[in-house]
Parts: sequence; structure tokens; C-alpha cells
Amino acid sequence: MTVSRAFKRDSSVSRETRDAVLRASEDLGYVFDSTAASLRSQRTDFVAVTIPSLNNANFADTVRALSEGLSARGLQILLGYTNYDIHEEERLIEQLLRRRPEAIVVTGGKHTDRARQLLRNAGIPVIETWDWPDEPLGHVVGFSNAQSVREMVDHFVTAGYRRIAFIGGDDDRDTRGVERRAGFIAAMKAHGLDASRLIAAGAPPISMREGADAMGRLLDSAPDTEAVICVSDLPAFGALSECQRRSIRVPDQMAIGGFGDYEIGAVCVPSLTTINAFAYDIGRKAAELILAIRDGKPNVDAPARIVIHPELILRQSSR
Amino acid sequence: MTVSRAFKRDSSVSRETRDAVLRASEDLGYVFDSTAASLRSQRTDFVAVTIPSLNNANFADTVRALSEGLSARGLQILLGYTNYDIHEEERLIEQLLRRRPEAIVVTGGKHTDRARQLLRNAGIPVIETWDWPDEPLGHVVGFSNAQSVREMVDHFVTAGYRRIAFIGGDDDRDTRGVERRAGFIAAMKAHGLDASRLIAAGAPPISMREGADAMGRLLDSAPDTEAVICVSDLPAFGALSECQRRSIRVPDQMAIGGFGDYEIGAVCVPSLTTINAFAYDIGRKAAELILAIRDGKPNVDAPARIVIHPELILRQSSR
DNA sequence: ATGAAAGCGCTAACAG
DNA sequence: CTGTTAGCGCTTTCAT
Repeated sequence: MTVSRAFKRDSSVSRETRDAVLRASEDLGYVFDSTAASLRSQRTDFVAVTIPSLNNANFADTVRALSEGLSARGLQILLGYTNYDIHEEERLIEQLLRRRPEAIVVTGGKHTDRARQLLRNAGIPVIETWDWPDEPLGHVVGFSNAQSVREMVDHFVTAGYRRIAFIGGDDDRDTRGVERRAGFIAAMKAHGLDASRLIAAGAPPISMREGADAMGRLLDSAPDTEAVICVSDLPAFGALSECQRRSIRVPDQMAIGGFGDYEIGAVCVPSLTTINAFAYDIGRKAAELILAIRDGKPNVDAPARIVIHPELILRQSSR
Repeated sequence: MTVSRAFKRDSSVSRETRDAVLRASEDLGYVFDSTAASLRSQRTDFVAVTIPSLNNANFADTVRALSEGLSARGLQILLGYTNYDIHEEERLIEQLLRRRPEAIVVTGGKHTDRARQLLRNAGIPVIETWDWPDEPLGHVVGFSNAQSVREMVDHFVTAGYRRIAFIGGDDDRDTRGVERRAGFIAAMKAHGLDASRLIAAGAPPISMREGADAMGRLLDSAPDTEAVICVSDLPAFGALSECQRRSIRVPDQMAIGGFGDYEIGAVCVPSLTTINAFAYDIGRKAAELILAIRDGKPNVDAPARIVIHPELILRQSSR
């Protein structure tokens, strides 16, 4: 018991005793066993997190913020990626819950029925992010992807663009991408404009290369297009690069909009008009929420609805 | 016991019994407790992985390959990031080892003395990656960063460039970056060339923006520079963008080389000469090694020395 | 094919 | 400030 207390810096162990314990541990090569501690105390200090892909700077920012916020309090992230597939997500959630995390943060608001049931029954805080679900499972830190793109379309129309295309994924796995496309279509129709210039760039996540290829097809098939909105800054940069290869001036001959405010959009020439979804803030606020619930803050009984307001950033790729 | 066997698909449980158990579990909302299983069986099915940063496509590729290779065998990754700091790495390794991972994969070959001791005493396979340490702790899947950059310098010199600069970090935290700079200096000196055009771009990881700023300072202070080699493709792209802003033609007036073969280098205009370090292969081979050791393959008693051969990729940013 | 007994390494609860 | 007892939920081992 004294060793146990010494390791968790319990104030009832004298300084000398604790130092002696820690010194002896170092000599013996003893390493504290969290597995046993977790079993007995029923506290794992794990927070499970699922993201669609590791190779995405937006989600990486969210996870980084979560990690920074939670590690300060001794919580460790148990990370899994779903590859943009809700069935893979279901399997992953089942695996993660077996580790008895104390909270779970998922990306997106669309899940299989069984995943929803697993999450509801888990008895831990569930936080859905990067989305604004109709029927949240618990807490939400997110925004409407459709609404964000609608605002960009509105801006483009106000700026005088009429023949606007959308470059996105060619299947419905990326639910945030689907929402963004739906927002594009709804906004175009609201303006009485043709919403049929939809270019399928490949399976999500859409890469720079796929964005470039999609731009090539768009220029071949609908050369009178005046502007294109892309599902993320990555294909938007690819589209820009294709314009450069074809000596098409951006924004004079073609305006381009992206999504996500990736670093590349701020640095490239011309810089990219985009939408900042505040990826880091999403993670930071999710971490704060988890810690508040853990501390039993009085007003956290009701599920939180933390809304992020994505910001339209106007840069050189549009006028 | 029957429930326990049913959950691990033990053949000695009849089909009907197993199905009944699984159905009842679903009805009751039972979720298997891996913590208890781990404690009793002394097998956690965890593999610990440390990387400098989550927001880096190269390391993300390595982790993705690890994850894909290991999850097929039921192993879960316990990921931590060191923020390019070996003291942070020491703290992280200590935390991770408490979870009793069955192997640990670390990025880099430089660690604090205490971290080295912790890793040696852990009694699990240790794999150092992305480096070629003088005194490996165990297994290695990596390459010499210095040698890779030397080859790029050799190529640039053969192509006729003489006044060559290097853009890298301004402290020694990123040990791979330090190695790359050392390789640059050694190669320049070997050719009898001036190796003093070293631009400090900021604290690692060096961003696109920092690369652009560094290029600006280089052009201001040493406008006769003919070529620049960057510690990664990210600052290399930033440097390219700065040249574009100043209407400096690449590669005619300035050649640029990067490192890491990030997607941007293949897509941007002009495309970037770079070095492919085969990030995905590093993770894949580390995963294969872990599985081979786990299966007790006969010839895995000696520490593995798996060498990756980075490849120089010549593109439009150099001639 | 199924079950009983013991114990993995900690910590909660209680005692002093 | 330190120690004793019991037990977290599984799996190992042995028995039937």
C-alpha cells in the first residue's frame, strides 16, 4: 500500500518514504502496471477517439487538441481510424469500448444502428464532432457542413459567378463530404442556378491528385465553368495546379473555393478561398467538456450542444 | 468459462451454445472487458508507437501501415506524440510502458539515458525507425538521413549547381532534421564548396509558411544562390511559393529540393525534386517484424537491421 | 463440451 | 503515516 500511495503522490506518504520507494523502483526496474490499477479502480484513464483518417491535417489538429487537453490530466487517447466507413466504425467502436474508455469522441453524426446502440449503452459520455446530427447520441461539438458550403455559394453568387461546379467524392462514405455537396446543390437551386456540374473525383478522402484530375475533366466537359467549389483544400489545390498547367488564370478565368483552411491554401500562389472549420477548437472544446463532466461540474447533466461557426476566408483564388 | 470461450471462438464450445451466449450478451448489453482479460492473461494486445507529430503526412503514413498490419491480428496501437522533444519522449515512453504493450515502435534513434534504460528493461521488442542509430536499442527499420541528403547534394553538384543553401530548423530538437543538415554540410565540404548558406526557418516541424519566410531571407541576403535544399517538402513548397510571389523562375533562376515525397511535391507546378523515404514501407516492415517475433519465427532472435533505401526523385524544380 | 478453483497486480475500505 | 483484507473480471489449469 505504501508503494501504491507513493506512486500516486498521496500526501499521506512521507517525503522520505516516497523518495525511498521511487529510488528502489528505479533500481529494480519496476514499472507500475496500469492494467491492474484500471481493473481494480474501474478507471482506465483512456478516452477513445475515432477519426476517418490519420492522414488528414484537419482531423490531426482535432486529435492534437484533444491530446493536449487530456494528457494534462493524465488521460490517454485510444485512437482508431474508420477509413470513412461506418461499418468499420462499428467494429472499431466495439473494440474500443472493450478497453473501457471513460469517454468516447467520434467524428461525424452518422453511425450504424448497432454502433448507436453500443454507444448509448456504454454508460460513458459520447461526443459527436465535425457534424450537426439530427438526433445526437449525447454531446455535440460541431457545425453543419451543408450550411457552411451554402455560405460560400452565396458569396460566389454575390460576387457574380453563375456557372459553378462542385468537386467531391464519388460515393457516400464520407458523410461530411455528402453534406457539403448537398449544401452546394441546395444553395444553387435557391439561387435558381444549375446545380448539375458535379464532378466525382474518387473515393474519399479526395487527394490533390484527384482534384487535379477532376479539374481536367471539368475543363474538358464544361469549359464555360466560371468557378468551382471543392470538398476540401486538398483537391482545391490540385484543381489550382491543373489550371496552372493549362495556363488558365485563377481567379480571372476560373475561381476556386476549398474547405478546411489547410496550410497550403494560405501559402500557395494564388492563395485559396476556403472555410475554416476550427479543427483545433473542436478538439479543445471536446477535451474541456470531458474534463468538466469528469469533475462533475453542476451544469453538465444536459447533453452539451457546442456549436462551431466556420468562417469563410476570402483569398486570391476568387474575387 | 463457457462465455469466455464463446467470446474467443474456442472450438470446444458448440455452435448452438456459442450463438446463445452471443445473443444473450447482445440482449444484456454485455461488453467484454479487455482490461481484466489483459491482467489475467498478461497479454494486452497493445503495441506502443511514438511519433514526433501527428500533423505530418510521413509519420501518419508509417502509423497507418503499422495500424493496418497489426489490426489484422487484433493488435491495437497506443499512440503518443513527442513534439520533437526527447524529454517529452521519455515521459511518454514511461506512460506507455505502464500499459504493458507487447512491443514498442519509436521514431528516431536518439533518446535520453533514462528512456534508453526504460526501453531496454521493458522486456519487449523495441523498434527504432526513421533513423540509423549507432547503438540501436533493439531492432531497426530505417535509413541514414545524412546519407540521403548527401546524395541529393551530389546530384545537384553534378547538375552544375555550386552556390547551394539549406533551409532547416533553428534548434536541435528534430534529430532527423539535424542529420539532414549535417549530411548537407558534409557533402558540400566534400565537393570543396561553401556550406555556410544555412537558413534557420524556425522550431521543428518547419511549416510551408516558415519555408516561404526562410526563402525570402535567403533571397534578400544571398541573391546569388542557385539552389536550395529543404529539410522537408513542406518548407520546399513554401520556398517555391515565395519564388512565385517574387517572379523568380524555378528551376532556371533557383532550383529547389525537398525531402519526404509528400503529395504536394508531385502535384504542384513546377513539381518538386525530393527524396522518397518510403514512410509507408517503414511502418509495414515494422508491423511484419512484430508479428514475426510474436509468432516465434526461428530467425528473429538477433535484432533485425532492416534498411530502407530512400530514393532521389528528380522533378521540375531542378534540372 | 463444460465447470470449479485460483490468481493476475493493483486499490477501496477500514484499522490502527 | 502505514498496513491488512478483499476483490476488480477475466483466464489458466485441472477435473469431469
